[in-house]
Amino acid sequence: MLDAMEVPSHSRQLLLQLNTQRTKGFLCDVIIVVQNALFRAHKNILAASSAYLKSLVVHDNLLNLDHEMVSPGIFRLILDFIYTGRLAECEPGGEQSLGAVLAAASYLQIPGLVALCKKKLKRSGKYCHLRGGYAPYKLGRGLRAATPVIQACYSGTPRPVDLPPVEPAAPLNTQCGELYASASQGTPLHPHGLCPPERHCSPPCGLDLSKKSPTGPSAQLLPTDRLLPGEPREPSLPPRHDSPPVSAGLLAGHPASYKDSPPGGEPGGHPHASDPFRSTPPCAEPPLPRGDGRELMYRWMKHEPLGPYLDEGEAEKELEREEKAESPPAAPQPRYPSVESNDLEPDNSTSEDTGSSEGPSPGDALDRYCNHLGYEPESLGDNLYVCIPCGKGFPSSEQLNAHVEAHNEEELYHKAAAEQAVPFLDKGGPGLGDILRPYRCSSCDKSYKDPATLRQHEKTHWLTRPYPCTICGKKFTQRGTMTRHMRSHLGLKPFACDACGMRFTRQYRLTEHMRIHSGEKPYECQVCGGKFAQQRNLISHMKMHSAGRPSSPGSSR
DNA sequence: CTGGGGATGGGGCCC
DNA sequence: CGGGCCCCATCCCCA
Repeated sequence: MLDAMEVPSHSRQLLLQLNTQRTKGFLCDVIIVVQNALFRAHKNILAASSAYLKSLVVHDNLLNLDHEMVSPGIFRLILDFIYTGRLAECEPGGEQSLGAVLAAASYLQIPGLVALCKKKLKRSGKYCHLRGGYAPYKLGRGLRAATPVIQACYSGTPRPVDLPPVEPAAPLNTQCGELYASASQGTPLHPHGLCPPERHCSPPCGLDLSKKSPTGPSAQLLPTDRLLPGEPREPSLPPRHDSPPVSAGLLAGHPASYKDSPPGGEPGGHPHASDPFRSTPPCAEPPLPRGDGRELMYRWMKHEPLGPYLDEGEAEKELEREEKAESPPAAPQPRYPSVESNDLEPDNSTSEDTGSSEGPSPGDALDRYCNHLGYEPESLGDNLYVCIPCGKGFPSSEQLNAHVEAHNEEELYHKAAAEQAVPFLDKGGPGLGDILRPYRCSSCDKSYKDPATLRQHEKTHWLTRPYPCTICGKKFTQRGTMTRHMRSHLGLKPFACDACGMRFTRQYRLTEHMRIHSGEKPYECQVCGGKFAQQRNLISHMKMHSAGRPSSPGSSR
């Protein structure tokens, strides 16, 4: 009798809409981490579907599911189910997957799905088999789902033998907007090739890896040779098939090196200890990028509310999390998912950085002087404009200018002269420099305070750079640099601007960037009075002056 | 079109 | 090993 009042397709349409929104990340307000995959969804929907998830979403924007209980592939199916009411066909090995779905559904407390699975299993007579767990290694590739998943794209991941050697670039696939976390355990690869057109596997469904690097670093770097032509001496990466899938290199890295891993308390504390897909590092000999990718995965960034789009930071965080959690399924695991988002809490300490404590640059006197302009505004009261050389503060740049000019040139010349006389503390003969920096490089004149730094420096003289990027092959003298470089491949930008959402790969860059919003321009040209938010721009500006092209402050637009 | 500034990305390297 | 800073390159915008 109420027929007239009801639009029969309403609920279906609604679901459809929601699912569409989910695939696009629209209004998604929660991220679910399952092992190495990230899923976005809507809290409301999850809460309405799963009692377990409901209990989690109220407190967290980031959920971490026990991958022992739910594999990424299974969770994808489940999420699809939640949003569509349909359980996709389980592909090869389907029954087992069905069992895993059942187990996961029970775990997540989704009665409808539990019932459905049971029914299906009973129908197929395999209900008794289900083991309650999942078969992470078997699920993998066959699965196709609409679920937007952010997975590591370090390559073909478990790209054992069945796949042709993959161009390093291919796996990254950042163009599709998804970050592929290491699918190290057979997590469904998600190249579009595997994604049936009929499913919502559209590129935009994943996270927007980068605003500024759509073709991004990866696109730029990957296609380029991974074996840099100029560095033939490198012990050279073994034949490609030996090379680890990038994922392995990145996420797996060297288990032993993952001290970042939770100290045991965390479920699945040892990452990849027995990941069957792990392969050996490309170059056994040079100190391999231990943990390279992993390190960056373990880094966390500014904490911020989840936006509709999963940002790389989140992704990184997720990846980090799941990395932590990643462990062979056989390992004993807690029965309940550990949603310790807090553990992943961004390292807030990184969110703010004065970044203003620049030391004197080793550059020319001009640069050095410019460096003096760095200061800590907070500590100066009203006299924000400080003359570093003498430490005197001034309330305005004009006053500072006036003051600075008084000893500006003198200062410059003085320094220059001083340097000429004593090229550098560490350069001259025995003296204060040698005492302060007793560790001298045998290849050049530099010296350092401690042997470690010297060792580090000496690597810069090596013909062979010991840290190759597992993605493009580019080599670095420092692991940290390589890690940072890797981050650019992965589009991981942990540092987000609160004001505009722009993200950066480095804290320092964020600090710089924030000045755009604050209007702070702490770097001032002592020649023309031009102010700059970034020191490097002041420096380049100063070069213009030094090139003999004086300009007036007003000349800038 | 050009020059200069604003802004960003990446690598080197020291602490 | 990460942080921080320097340098270089580059892109974009505007006058």
